[in-house]
Amino acid sequence: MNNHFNLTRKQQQVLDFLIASQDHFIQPPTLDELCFAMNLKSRGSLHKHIQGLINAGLVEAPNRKQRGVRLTELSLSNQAINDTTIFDSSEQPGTPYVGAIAAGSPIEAVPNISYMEIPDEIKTEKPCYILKVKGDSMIEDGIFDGDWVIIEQRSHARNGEIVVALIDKVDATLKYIEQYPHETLLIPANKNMKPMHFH
Amino acid sequence: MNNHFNLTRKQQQVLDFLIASQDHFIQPPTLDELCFAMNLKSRGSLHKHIQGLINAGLVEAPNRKQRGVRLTELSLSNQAINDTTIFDSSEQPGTPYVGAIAAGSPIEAVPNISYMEIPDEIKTEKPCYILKVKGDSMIEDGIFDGDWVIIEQRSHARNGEIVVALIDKVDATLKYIEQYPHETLLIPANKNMKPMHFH
DNA sequence: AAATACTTGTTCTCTTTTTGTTCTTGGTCT
DNA sequence: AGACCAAGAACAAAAAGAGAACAAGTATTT
Repeated sequence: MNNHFNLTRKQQQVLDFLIASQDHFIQPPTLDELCFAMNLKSRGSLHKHIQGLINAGLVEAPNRKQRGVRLTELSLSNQAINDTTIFDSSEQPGTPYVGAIAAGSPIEAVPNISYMEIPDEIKTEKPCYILKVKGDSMIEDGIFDGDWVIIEQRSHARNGEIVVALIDKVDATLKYIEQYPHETLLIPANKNMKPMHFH
Repeated sequence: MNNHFNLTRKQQQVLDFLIASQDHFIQPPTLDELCFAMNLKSRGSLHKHIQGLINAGLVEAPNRKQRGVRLTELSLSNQAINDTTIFDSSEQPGTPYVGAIAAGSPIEAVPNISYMEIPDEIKTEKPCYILKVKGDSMIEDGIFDGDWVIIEQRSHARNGEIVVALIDKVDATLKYIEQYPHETLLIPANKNMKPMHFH
C-alpha cells in the first residue's frame, strides 16, 4: 500500500523492526545481533534481506566494514509513514527490552505499562517481566514492599521456588511454593503470616 | 546510536564512556586509568581506539604534553545535542552507564571495575557508584550478602542515614550512622551484631 | 645539580575474535 | 516453474586484544 519501494514481505519486516527498535540499540546492530533480536538463525539469510534494503536505498551499505546496519536518511524520513504500519505488523519479535506486563493479566492493573532497562548483570535471555511488590509476605527474604521483582515467565514451578501465585485468578502474591499430590502450599517468608493450603 | 562519525564499535564505546564518566575523573584519565576503568588490559590497544577518536576530532591530541585524554569541544557540543534530542524523544533518557569507582579508594579492591546500566527508575543525577555487599550487617533492612547497592557520593551524612563507613581507612561497611559531639555510632540492622562506637 | 627510577604516550608485531559476504542445499508457497 | 525464504558452511577482511619495546616527560633520590 504505502510501499513505493519494492520490498518483499521479509524485507519490509526487517525494515519495520529496524525502525521500531532503533532507539533500543545503543549501537547499530550487527547481523548477528539482529538475528538474535528477530529470532532468526541464519546470518546469511538475513544478509540477503539487508542487501535488498541496501539496493532500495533504505539501509547504508557497509562495504565490508563492521559497523552494524544503519538506516539511511531516506528510511528515517519515511519513518513517520511507517509508524502506522508498524502497529499493523502485529508481531513484534524479540525486543531487547524486558517488559512489564499487565495487559490482560489477572495481576492488579498497572496504570501505564512501561519498559525498563535492567542491568546486564541481572539480565537473562529468558522471557521475563517486572512486577512491583505490595505487602510484606516475603520480608524475611529481603523482598520488601515497593521492591521491583523480575519474574521469569514459565509454566511450571519446582518446590522451593518463589513464584507469583494467582489465587482465584484475582489476587497475585509472591510466595514459596510446595506442591504435593494432594495439596499445594504457599509459604510466605514472614513469621507473622501463615502458609496457605490449596487443592 | 545516531552517529555521523564513522567510528568502530569500540571507538564509540570508548567515546561514550569518556562522556559518561567525565565527572568521575578528577583529572583527564591516562590510558592506563582508562584501561583499568574499562577493564581492558592493553594500553596499546586502547591507544589505537583513542587514535581513531582523535582522527575524528572527538578527542584532543596530546602531543606528548598534556597528561590524560580529554574530549574536544566538538564532542562536548555533540553531547549537548544528543542530550536534547534524547529528551525530545521522551523515552530512553540519560547516560547508559553509571560508574563504579574504586581507583585509589580505601574500599576493598574490586578486581575489575565494570560499569553497569541501572534502570531509569532508580537513576539519579547525583554522582553515584556501585558496591557489592559482603556480610549480613544490614540484613533486617533487606540488604543481603551479595546485593548491589548504589551509593550516592557525598562528603557528609546525617544521623539516621545509611552510610559506607570507612574504618581505619581499610575496612568499609554499610551501617546506620549516628553522630554526636563526643562519639559516632555505627549501627547495623542485624540483631546479632552490636553497634560500634568511635571517636 | 646529576643520576635514577617511574609515568605516560607511542609504535610495533602477533594472535584471536568478530563480522560481512558468498554459496550451497533444501523447503514453502503461489 | 519461479520467487521467496531458512539454515548453515566456508571465507576474507576488519576489528580488537595482548604485550614488548621505546622515547619524552615527570618525579625522586643521591
